[in-house]
Amino acid sequence: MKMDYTPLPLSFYEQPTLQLAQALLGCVLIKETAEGIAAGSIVETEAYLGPEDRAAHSFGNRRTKRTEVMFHEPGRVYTYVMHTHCLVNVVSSSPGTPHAILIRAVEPLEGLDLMSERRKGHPMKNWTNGPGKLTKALGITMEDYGRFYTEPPLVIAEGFSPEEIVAGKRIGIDNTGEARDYPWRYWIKDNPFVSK
DNA sequence: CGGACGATTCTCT
DNA sequence: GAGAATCGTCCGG
Repeated sequence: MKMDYTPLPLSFYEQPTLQLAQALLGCVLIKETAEGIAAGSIVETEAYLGPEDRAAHSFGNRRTKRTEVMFHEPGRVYTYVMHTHCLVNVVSSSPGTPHAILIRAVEPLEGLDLMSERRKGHPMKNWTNGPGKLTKALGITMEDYGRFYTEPPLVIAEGFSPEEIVAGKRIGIDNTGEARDYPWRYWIKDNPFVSK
């Protein structure tokens, strides 16, 4: 089943970061590789609000080779390596304001055989229920750094409207003072592919 | 150039 | 729930 995915326009990314983080829920993340197409519905995101957010890589306008892309246009791809895993973000806010939204989980939608192969040895429920897992399942790598989500091979397209969105504390950032408690993690209620 | 440090995952117990 | 794996990036010397 080959679906037709029309990328969301760049204007979609020109909304406030916290709002965009919720708007992304239900959208489809698609990656094209030589092996074929793999796609999943976004079911969990986390917002990182740049200079004022102690938990963000770009806290204090920290500008390095890694964080550079966050200072550019919204709608770009921010990937980075954590331990041995690649994590993928959506750059948001205006150029000069380094905000980003981490995609924490997706629900497998297309290219299931491909994902199964890439996540061999794991049950389907564990293919994409974490930021490092979904990049492996979809084939997202550092090659995607700096690209736009409006053109292949990495695209975000319109999906469905979630029935209910829940907000809570972000995960894995316990040593960041007050930023630890900001409720900037969003997920689709009761979706089985949410990471926790 | 060496060392510390994760927005994680997996494998046990 | 704890601990190891494992590696690019960043910063100090």
